Amino acid sequence: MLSQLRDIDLQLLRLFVTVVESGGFSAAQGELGIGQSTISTQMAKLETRLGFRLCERGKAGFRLTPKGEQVLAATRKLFAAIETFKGEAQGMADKLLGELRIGLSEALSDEVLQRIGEAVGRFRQRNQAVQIELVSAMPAELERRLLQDQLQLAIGYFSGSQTALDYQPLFDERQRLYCGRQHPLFDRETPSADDLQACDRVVHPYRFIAADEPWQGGSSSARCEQVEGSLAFILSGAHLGYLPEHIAQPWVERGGLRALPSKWDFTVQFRLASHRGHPASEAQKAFADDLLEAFCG
Amino acid sequence: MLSQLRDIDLQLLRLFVTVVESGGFSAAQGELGIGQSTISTQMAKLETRLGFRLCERGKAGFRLTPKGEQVLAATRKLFAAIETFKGEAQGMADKLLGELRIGLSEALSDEVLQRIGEAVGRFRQRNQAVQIELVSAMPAELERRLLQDQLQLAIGYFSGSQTALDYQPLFDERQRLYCGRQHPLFDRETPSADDLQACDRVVHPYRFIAADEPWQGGSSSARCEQVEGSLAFILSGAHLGYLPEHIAQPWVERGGLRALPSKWDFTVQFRLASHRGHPASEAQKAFADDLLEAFCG
DNA sequence: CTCCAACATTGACAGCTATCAATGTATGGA
DNA sequence: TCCATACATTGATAGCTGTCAATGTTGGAG
Repeated sequence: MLSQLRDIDLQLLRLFVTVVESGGFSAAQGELGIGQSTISTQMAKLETRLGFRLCERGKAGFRLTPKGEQVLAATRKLFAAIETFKGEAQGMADKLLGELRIGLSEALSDEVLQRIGEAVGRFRQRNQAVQIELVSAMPAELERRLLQDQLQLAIGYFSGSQTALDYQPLFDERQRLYCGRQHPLFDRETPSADDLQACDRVVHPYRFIAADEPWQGGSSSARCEQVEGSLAFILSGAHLGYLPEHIAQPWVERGGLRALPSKWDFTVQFRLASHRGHPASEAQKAFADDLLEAFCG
Repeated sequence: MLSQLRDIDLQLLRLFVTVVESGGFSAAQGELGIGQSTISTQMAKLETRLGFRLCERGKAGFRLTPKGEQVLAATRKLFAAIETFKGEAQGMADKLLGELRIGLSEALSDEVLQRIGEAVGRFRQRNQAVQIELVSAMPAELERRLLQDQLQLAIGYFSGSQTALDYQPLFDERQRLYCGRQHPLFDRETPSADDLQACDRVVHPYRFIAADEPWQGGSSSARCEQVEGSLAFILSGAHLGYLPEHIAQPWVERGGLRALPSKWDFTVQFRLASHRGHPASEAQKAFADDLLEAFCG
């Protein structure tokens, strides 16, 4: 007696409950689909494990002992806890969990931010409980953090040369060559290539970003990575430089900037980058899907 | 996938927790006392049951997936519920439960009530949660209720002829023959047997109770089962009758009753009765022990 | 590149155990 | 008293399952 009840055999307890609900051993045969002798053996085993009798049975009828009543109640509580566990585990099966850190390039247009917001909204409609963090940084920094797994996803204008990263196109951004109001070319009707050749320009310090620019000429005494700084250089009237059209547009309307002929325009492709190395979490895959849907869908 | 998690294998969950606490499969070998391949197999089985991956492992190190964290927490809650169940079941093993209905004969002396109280006190010191009910009734009624299992135990002055009942001696009660102040014998110094022969008496309607009385003579125009009624008959001065000494004593002291010579005294044995048929519950046995201890110990 | 550590996979096996059929036992009712 | 019912006991069995040894695979370190 007083056996140690080592690992509760849930099967035995379930059998016990069924027997009680059926009102006897023989009556439970059909419900359980096993023979009477088995039920008797199993009940005896359970009673041995517990160390006391659960029910009186016999021709006189079936009834629980007081301890049987208590065990029945305790068993039902236990089963409720098990159901809770099963529910949690089941609900977790198709649920997205964890955290998602996503890098964003600077100076994104309102429309792009709108679409990113749309993707977040889509994602939040999923069965998920994910902690999302948005990080703004320069593209090079984003790539570095991706490789160090500090970020799972990043949106930016990348070199595409990092083989350890996976890129997917999201949207294009038009870049135009601008000059400021004080610049000699501001009032020139149709500036020629030679006119530009004499000008000083602001360049991006990373070669891969500047490599696509159609106008490579002129001197360059100004370097800036961020759009804000480039804008300042151009507004000074001392430098020409490329800007995203959506950034320059308000200044153009106010007469502070002028776009040079579109033959010098070019387009940069913003892409969604992720680390090939670490396998993507379900949440990451889902959010990437939502982003692609928002931009390309 | 999305297997039905039919019967949670607690062994698997326990293994999972141990692996997490050990920080890896190989590290858990010692703790679990089983080989690495077994751990791998079992973890794979658990993950299959649940339908998702619980941890990432490999040379890169061991770490839980987000869902693994959740499952770990849910598992610990489940284990707590199981411990609760085990605690309840264990605590129940040596605990007395149920209800106990005990019949008491009427007109018990203060000392007897005192001892019954002592038995209840003893019983309440046990590890029990028993509903006790005390019922007062005539001995014949008590026996009837015992046989019908409406009572588990009864204390009274029984015939002893019911073979279906089990009797154990508890205490003796002295019965004396009394007459009232108005009775002709009240002032008679030493009444003789002949004097009594002329008197009318009050008798108990059940023959078995009257059978022990040393004085069987006289006429009897009064019948009463209860002591109270008998007392009234005797106080009337018209009847002689037997009373428990402890009942009569206050009346004797006030001069309302007089005991006749002790050669007509007799003693009745009060006994503890129970039904042989139905096996006694642990609580019943314990209370019977406590009663015997209080009266005979 | 090699080597190693950690885990996965596989096949075989032994021990357990739930199960059944047959039989035994007790009890209430006729 | 006898019978029918409900449960207990037992011996045998088949199926499962946890376990190990051996081997395969993977990813990181050097």
